[in-house]
Amino acid sequence: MKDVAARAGVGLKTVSRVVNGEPGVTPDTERRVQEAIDALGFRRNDSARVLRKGRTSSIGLVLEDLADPFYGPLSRAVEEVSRAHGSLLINGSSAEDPDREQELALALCARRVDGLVIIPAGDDHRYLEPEIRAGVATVFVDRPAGRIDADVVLSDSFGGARDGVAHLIAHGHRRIGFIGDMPRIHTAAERLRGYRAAMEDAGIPVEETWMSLGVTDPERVRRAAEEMLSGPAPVTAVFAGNNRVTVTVVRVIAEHARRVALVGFDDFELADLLQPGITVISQDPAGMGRTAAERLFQQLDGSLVVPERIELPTRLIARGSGELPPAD
Amino acid sequence: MKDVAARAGVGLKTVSRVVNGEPGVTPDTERRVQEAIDALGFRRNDSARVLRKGRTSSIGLVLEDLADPFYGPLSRAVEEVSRAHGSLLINGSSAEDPDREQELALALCARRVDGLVIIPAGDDHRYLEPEIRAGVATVFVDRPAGRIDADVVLSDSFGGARDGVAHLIAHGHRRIGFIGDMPRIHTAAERLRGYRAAMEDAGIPVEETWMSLGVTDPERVRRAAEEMLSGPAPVTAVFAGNNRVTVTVVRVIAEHARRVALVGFDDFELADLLQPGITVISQDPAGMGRTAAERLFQQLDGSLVVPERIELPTRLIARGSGELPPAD
DNA sequence: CTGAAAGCGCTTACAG
DNA sequence: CTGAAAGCGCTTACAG
Repeated sequence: MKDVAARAGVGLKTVSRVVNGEPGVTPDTERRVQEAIDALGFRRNDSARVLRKGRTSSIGLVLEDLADPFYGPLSRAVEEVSRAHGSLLINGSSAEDPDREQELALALCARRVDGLVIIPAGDDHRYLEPEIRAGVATVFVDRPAGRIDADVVLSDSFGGARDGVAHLIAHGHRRIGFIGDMPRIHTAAERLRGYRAAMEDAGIPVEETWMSLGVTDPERVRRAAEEMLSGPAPVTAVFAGNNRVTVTVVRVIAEHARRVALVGFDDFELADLLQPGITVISQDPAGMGRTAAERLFQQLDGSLVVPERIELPTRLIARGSGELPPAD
Repeated sequence: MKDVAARAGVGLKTVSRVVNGEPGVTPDTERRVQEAIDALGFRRNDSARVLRKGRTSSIGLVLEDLADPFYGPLSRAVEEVSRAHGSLLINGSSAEDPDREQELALALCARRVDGLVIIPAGDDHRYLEPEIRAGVATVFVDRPAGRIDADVVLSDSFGGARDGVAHLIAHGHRRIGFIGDMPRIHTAAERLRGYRAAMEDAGIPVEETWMSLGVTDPERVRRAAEEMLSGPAPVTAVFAGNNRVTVTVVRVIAEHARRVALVGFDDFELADLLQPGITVISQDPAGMGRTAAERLFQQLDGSLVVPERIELPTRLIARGSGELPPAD
């Protein structure tokens, strides 16, 4: 910038004005500065700008896995809102590891992102308190924050699971299995609670062997499903706690001779093309991302004061697999 | 930092040493500094650090659509390599718009990312020349750079498409349709070339009505597929140019009475569970992302000199839909 | 309409 | 082992 000023024969401030399109420069001066910029291949260094201005015009997104299709529409929605506000998106995956979540979130804060959208892996977010106090806007999505008071945007996991299980009960099932994620994950716990509520509402006592919680990798889910589907009194229907579980259960059922009903939490592409189509409880990941990002920028505007908990409704989409009658 | 130094009764440099874990500080001094840091809630400002050091330890990823499942594993692979090198990932979508690609890439450069991984939307990247000259490492993925010499990591689109079409020919088809993306997209053009090559190798003259190129939104693809499948001499097989096309074609075929063979470029989840399973030409998106990111960091090391073009092989996975005989 | 001075919060190079 | 000075590349506040 100094070189540009020297070459154009003007002061530093004038170059700054031209670069930022500020008014108050004669067309002639502007032309001279522009020529110097082009000749020298000058590119403004935003780091210096940030240092002076305070705002970085960037926000951070911490999610669980960049490659999980559930987070695709969510990330895109956050990106779109961010773009509309002139901000860039920095993101990374926690891989469901609380330490890695913290490391990432703090690294983003050290870069002075203006705000943070977090899909939390851990359940203690007090490490963010100094950052929030220092003015970093923060919104949690999909799961609530732990031990701090913060904005959070959730799906109605409890209600969705209850509706899905009630749907199976309405179609005649009584022995219904539940396969979900690790119980320390809020959504997994809520969906299990929904399952229990629906069973209790129908007066069906739940057997321990009908419930399986744990990591949702294919091997474990497959084992869990096969156990529930064997023995003297196998389940006649399964409620799958998320999209990854559903896909694995579909595979297991396809290999089975007996018909098994299935309702899965989360919609997924091609669910309607399988035979039968898969009945799901669908969430609105794009809506969650949009809502979260909008709240983030409202916090940044200063128009938001009290942290809120926003819960988006779920919707049951019947496609066949959830309407199968019990095999026996 | 000044406040911390004052409170601990030490110089600025000593605080800097403690914050960065540099050697040469007595345990006692270190403790005093640490106490001052905690008491004041000090958080280092990386913007200032960047300004001095030159490197930002962040890289940019410009892709087409954050929500496209094809880019999920690619993004994750880039993130993993980036993380292994201590860098953060900033990313955004071009939405297949060359102007938006340029805007994003230049915004990332203004933030002084150390390097850029780009899935290009445009075909003229001369706008990056000053940045590359200034030391920004650059690798293109999935499609080559336009009008500049740069590292690029591709799949063998030509060979993959040729193999897929040859597979259909080997199963008795002669009237084979091709539905692909806009011809200005390199991969789309290459796949069409592969289609033509396979047909020519088999001595089958191609009719204009068998080929349809354009945006791959469901409406257009559906219309194209329906046209090819109707009339007096409909195609008996379709080669789909990418995952989005394949999914739509699967839907159209499912509504048709006549059997239609199908091979799609790109593998996708559940392709094996459809009936019949979908035969695909599979790429290795994670491998592409990893290779690209590794080359980026090699450029940053200075261990790379000449831009290279790396082509990863594709693989045909037969699952049923590509082995159906012609309906007539 | 234009510019000189001070400062954002760090690190580098140097001296003690 | 420790620190004072200079500087990274901008913007802010002010004066002319």
